[in-house]
Amino acid sequence: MSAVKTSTKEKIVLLATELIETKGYSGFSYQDISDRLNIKKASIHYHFPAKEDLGLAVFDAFVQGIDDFIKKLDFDRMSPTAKLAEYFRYHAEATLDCNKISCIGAMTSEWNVLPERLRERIDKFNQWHAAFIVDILKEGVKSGEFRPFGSLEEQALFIIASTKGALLMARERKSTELYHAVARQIMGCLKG
Amino acid sequence: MSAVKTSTKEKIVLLATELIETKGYSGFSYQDISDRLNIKKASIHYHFPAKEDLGLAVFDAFVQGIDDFIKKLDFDRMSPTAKLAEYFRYHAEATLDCNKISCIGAMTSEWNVLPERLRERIDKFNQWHAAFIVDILKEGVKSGEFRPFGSLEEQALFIIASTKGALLMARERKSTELYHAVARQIMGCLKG
DNA sequence: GTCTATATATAGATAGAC
DNA sequence: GTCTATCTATATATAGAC
Repeated sequence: MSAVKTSTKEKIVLLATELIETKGYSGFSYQDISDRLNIKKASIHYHFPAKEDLGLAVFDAFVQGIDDFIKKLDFDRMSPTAKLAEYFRYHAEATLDCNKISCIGAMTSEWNVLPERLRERIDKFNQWHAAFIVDILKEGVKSGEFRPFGSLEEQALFIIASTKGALLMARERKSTELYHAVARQIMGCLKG
Repeated sequence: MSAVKTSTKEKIVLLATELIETKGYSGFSYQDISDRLNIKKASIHYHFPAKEDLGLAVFDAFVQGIDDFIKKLDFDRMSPTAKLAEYFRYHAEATLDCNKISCIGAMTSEWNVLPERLRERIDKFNQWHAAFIVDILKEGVKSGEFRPFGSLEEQALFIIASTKGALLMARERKSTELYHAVARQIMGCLKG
């Protein structure tokens, strides 16, 4: 872990991510960032000319973060149950301060007002996301850890939907526990 | 069914509901309404001085709509399974044009940027909502129709979360079928 | 790369005529 | 109850100095 300085550009993306996860894409402004980083709005526009550019950078960093998370875990050697547990643990981080939902959940919530390029990238991610869960389920059914119900594709969408909804409700109720309760329920359904 | 004229005030609430369910509370403006109803912004302010007032009216109408829906069904005589099926059918209406989520889901998605009075009312509704589902579950477990897993309170939150997430994803994917698939999954979990 | 200054559009809201 | 006109605040964005 080398002591790498965080550039202004990186700081902007990190803060914008937090703002999107708390207030939403249309809910945050360059002024919010300007205030908290003590830089002027024009400086943000230097790094990200349009808000859309910043939105895309935030989303790309989010996807990269997931990639890193998976790589760090030595995912391939884990059991399907352990993989799903990590999936839930990953999302749990958003609920720690009871003020955030996931980046993808926030953006999905604002679907109809998002710039087209952002929607395209979200669509692409969602395809990957569903396939990722289907793979885990396939493996788990094969090993006898999971009980299949309906198609695995449907089951995957169900898990993703429940997780998104749980994050929304946990933020609203200011309850990390609510999120964990729902995660337990999902796991319970899979285990039959 | 008498031919009752829809007042301007009612038209505003109906359209605002649709706008919130498609674009979100912060995503819609008085101008949107002005354009589509061919009235001036000032006229909307006459009926609803502040946007918050309109938001509250929309939410109250939403709650009233649920009340009417339940009353119309003769809910008390229905089986727990039928009650839940109606619950899913009620939410399915939002997905028909693949462009909406529920009013409560939309508002929950924007939790941190909502006016305080609206949040209070949402909180109150959510308490009722969870208790409503718990009652159905209790009855279903008693009759042997449902399989309990964890506490009934947790199971209720799980159903609510899944439904909210399913609506979000159905809007994004423009797929009514996605919503129904998730609803089937939930029912499958309950039936064991 | 950051600043000051400014442009332009839109949002929420009010005053007062009709 | 609806209109015209106007106000104020804020949002996104650009020009050009340092």
